Amino acid sequence: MTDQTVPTTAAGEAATARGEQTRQLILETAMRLFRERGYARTTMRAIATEAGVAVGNAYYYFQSKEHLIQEFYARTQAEHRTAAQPVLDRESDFAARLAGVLHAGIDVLTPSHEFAASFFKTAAEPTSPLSPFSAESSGPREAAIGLYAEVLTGSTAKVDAELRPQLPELLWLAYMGVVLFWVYDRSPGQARTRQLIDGAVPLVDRLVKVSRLRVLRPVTQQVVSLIHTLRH
Amino acid sequence: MTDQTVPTTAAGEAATARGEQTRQLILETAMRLFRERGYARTTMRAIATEAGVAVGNAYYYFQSKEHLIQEFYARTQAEHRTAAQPVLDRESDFAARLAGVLHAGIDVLTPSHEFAASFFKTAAEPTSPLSPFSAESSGPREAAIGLYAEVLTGSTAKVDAELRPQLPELLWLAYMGVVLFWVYDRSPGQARTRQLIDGAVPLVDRLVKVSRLRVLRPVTQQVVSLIHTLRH
DNA sequence: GAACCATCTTGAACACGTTCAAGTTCTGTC
DNA sequence: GACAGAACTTGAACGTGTTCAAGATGGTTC
Repeated sequence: MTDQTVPTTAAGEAATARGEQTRQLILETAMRLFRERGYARTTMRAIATEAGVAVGNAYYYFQSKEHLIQEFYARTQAEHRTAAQPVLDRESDFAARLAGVLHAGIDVLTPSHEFAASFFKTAAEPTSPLSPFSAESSGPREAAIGLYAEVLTGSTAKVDAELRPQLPELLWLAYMGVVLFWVYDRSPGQARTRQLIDGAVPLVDRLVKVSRLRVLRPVTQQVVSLIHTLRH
Repeated sequence: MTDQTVPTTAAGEAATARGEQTRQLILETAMRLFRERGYARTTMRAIATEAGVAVGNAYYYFQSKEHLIQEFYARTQAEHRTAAQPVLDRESDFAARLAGVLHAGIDVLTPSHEFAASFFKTAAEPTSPLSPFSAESSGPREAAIGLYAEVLTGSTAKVDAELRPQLPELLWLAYMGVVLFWVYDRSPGQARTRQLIDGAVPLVDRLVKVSRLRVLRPVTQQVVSLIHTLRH
């Protein structure tokens, strides 16, 4: 919904009203066909035909078939944020906030499970612009990490001072792990993923709270130091 | 009506002398070209030409280009096992065994880093036969899990009785995590991955040993129960 | 040897993602 | 209105993985 993103077309950067309309048309058609038939079974020719344009025209607006998915990321992230808002407003307990936000993320993803699984391979490639770790994905990624920062700041949880700054990114990583599990989850309605969240959140909660105990200080520091090392 | 289990097709277990020779030739050629040019830039036509056979012939022995990689798995796993043997013979401390085996795994993978990254996307797709979780990969997977069972059984570590049976698979999962990190690792010589291993192993060691403490019994049980739930 | 049949081999053909030189439409300027 | 250039659009053509009907090969049986 929010058109605040800077449009990056294949040819240039400037998006005029004329082109924007076609761009949106192609995008909507693509998203619809992806949902209907899956990613692999939707051909660029089909997208172009259904949208009533030439194949080459789709490539004028999108660098590749994969780049059509970039939009999916942005939308999903925005929806996740929206879906998480009530939880953030309502809950103050860390575990409740975390579980709520994680569930909201899966809620938003659920209608796209098949589609997501089929293009996941693309996102998984380290050099792909679609990788959640890539520079191109930094927008949605930063937004997502910000969401987990809110999970933390709005909660009453007391966290070890050294661990705290690292925690949002760690929680986002955990979310990536949940998404990874979800992609592979073949249980009906991805019920397992829900169980994973419900089972893992209390453990994370426990770990986070226990990080302040004097006895475990060395361990906490060990963890923080490892993170620092790995990050450079 | 009798055992007409014909099918040498690609599944390729019935190996007559005639066919096996061609199969090996194609395989060696493919592996060489993959290493030389990378996965994506090696075409099936190039493999066939270099091997001196027709394109279709390659497809007689291998279901797809991806399936050529299956062999890479099997070989890597076998090499891993071999490389890990000295460590298993020498060490009895759990942490030392685990670190040694993990490092051995990365040792074996190192020459293929570029190649591995380029086909990783393929392996990441849930429905791919190359997925480490797929039925087709069960051979190498079971072997790998067995390796981590040895890490445990040969060690002097005392582990919670309920956790113990789950541990080999968990350690293998951790190894998958390390490999995931390694694929994304752009540091020279993948030095970060080494740091990850050296940093994470003591933590795992600590966790495993601490699992027996009476105070933490509930947590351990919570973890074990979560694993059970997720596995069905 | 001849006939049979499973095994193996071939290469043209297909569908796909992608490119690009060539066209068309729009917008601003005089 | 005429012109220039940018923005947009086209569809044939390329290289790719993959398929398949047709043919070749070699062992087995009589």
